[in-house]
Amino acid sequence: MNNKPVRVRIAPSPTGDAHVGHARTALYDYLFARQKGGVFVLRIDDTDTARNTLTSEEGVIRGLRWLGLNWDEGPDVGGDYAPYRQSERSDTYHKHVDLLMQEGKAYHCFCTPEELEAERKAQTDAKEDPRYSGKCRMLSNQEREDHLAAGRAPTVRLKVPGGVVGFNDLVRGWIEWDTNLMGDFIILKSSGIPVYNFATVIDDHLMDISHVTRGAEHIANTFSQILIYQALGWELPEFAHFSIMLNEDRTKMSKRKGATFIGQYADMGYLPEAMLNFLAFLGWSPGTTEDEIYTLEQLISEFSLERCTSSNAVFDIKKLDWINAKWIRRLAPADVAERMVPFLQRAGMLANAPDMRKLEKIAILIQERLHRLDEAPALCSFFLSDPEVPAQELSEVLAQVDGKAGLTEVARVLATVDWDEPAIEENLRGLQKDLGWSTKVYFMSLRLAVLGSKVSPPLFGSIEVIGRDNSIARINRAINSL
RNA sequence: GGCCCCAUAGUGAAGCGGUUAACACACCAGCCUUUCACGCUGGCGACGCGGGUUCGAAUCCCGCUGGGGUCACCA
Repeated sequence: MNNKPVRVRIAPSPTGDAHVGHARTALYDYLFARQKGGVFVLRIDDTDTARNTLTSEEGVIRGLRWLGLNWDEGPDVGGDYAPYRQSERSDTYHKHVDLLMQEGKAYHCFCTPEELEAERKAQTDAKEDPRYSGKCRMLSNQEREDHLAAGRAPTVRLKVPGGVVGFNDLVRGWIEWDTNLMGDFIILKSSGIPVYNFATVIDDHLMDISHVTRGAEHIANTFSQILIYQALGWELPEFAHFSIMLNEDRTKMSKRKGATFIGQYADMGYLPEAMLNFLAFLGWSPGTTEDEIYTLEQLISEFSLERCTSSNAVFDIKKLDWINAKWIRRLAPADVAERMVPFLQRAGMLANAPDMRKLEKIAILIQERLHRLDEAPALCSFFLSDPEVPAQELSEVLAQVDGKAGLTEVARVLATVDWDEPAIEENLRGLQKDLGWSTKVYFMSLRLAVLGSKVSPPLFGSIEVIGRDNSIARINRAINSL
């Protein structure tokens, strides 16, 4: 472990929305940085000019912001190490490429993609490991001049010295690799843009990143990167590679199989608090706990790289649902009401200026039956508009009693009762006694008449929210259906 | 295919040489209850296989099997 101040970074490439894998890595970075009093930086690794778009950078940022993981430095907030977009740092990369060239640690390669492809194919056919032969390493000055004069744009390759390189991964321990197995690799594309592995090393070093943390798919890259650190004579940062998140069928998470972008989870009605909580426990554990509902603050104080798991983890959406439901129940009703608004509006159930007072009352009633916010429209519908009268079910429930007479009494009671839940309950229960109906028949018929369903939130509170006139009107409609 | 990583119930995950192998989600049952939900109680269910090492292996070593990752002028 080094003693440098903690600086960690999340370095997404802006080739899409924010992936849940990125989100978890970002979360772990954030927790680690906050716990150590360090700095969390966002860097955009946009060296793939063919795939990058500005809108996808915005998508990544939006996703991470939604989660509430705020970075201290980044392209949108600035910082002492700016710029934070690799596409804006090419001078820096070129300077280091030139240095390596001057020291004879890197060289121009004029092989075309076609030649390289052919070379690879020949090697594969011969059952050899495909790797660059290093033939441009031997080019004479004259040959090099000729190629340049002919207008061929070279790539730059690093001379791989060979031998075993290794590093101590903070979550998996010592890992090593025989670099004789890899050929000289490209650090600068013929377009003049550095390759990911190169730009990453330069930036991580220059930005004083103390801990390089990322998904396990980067383990193989680490060896190439170490070679670059060594060629430049730089000290290595700490490395930590987190497990990979898998689909239920144990394949890597992909768009094809369920949601992979955090924007999709937002749209499905998951809370950022729940998402963070869930992600934290997917690949990390505090040890023994019976209660896995953790706030960000709790996570910050308990997180540790040492307790991160090295085996891959299946993304279990059922558990996410449970955590989400727990979090919804934790919120203040007014907060739930706020968060339901976009979902209700999307369902066309709300005016532009919603009655928040009423929504809050509804929230109190449905809060503990909500697993995701996108279930709100279904659970709210009978509060916001009149349901169909379930005539068939109603008459079945009332088969043994005089339904018309009874419901008429109900309407009469409701017409005069003080309009609050306790009073409604008291008077309605009193009427049940007078009527002599069984509890089941009485409440079920009321539920059907006023709410239009056998399944609903608590009856008296619901009646209160629906209002006197409306409740009576619904009962009258029910009577008429009999 | 080469190399690397990983391997405890369906899922997440404790465990670091001696435990009746935790806990959480899911599932099942019961309780609570005017429905649903919440909550509570209980239950089902695991150390991939084979060799070692050891008085003693889920724990250490080796092999196998399985899964994943990676072998680009992608990141």
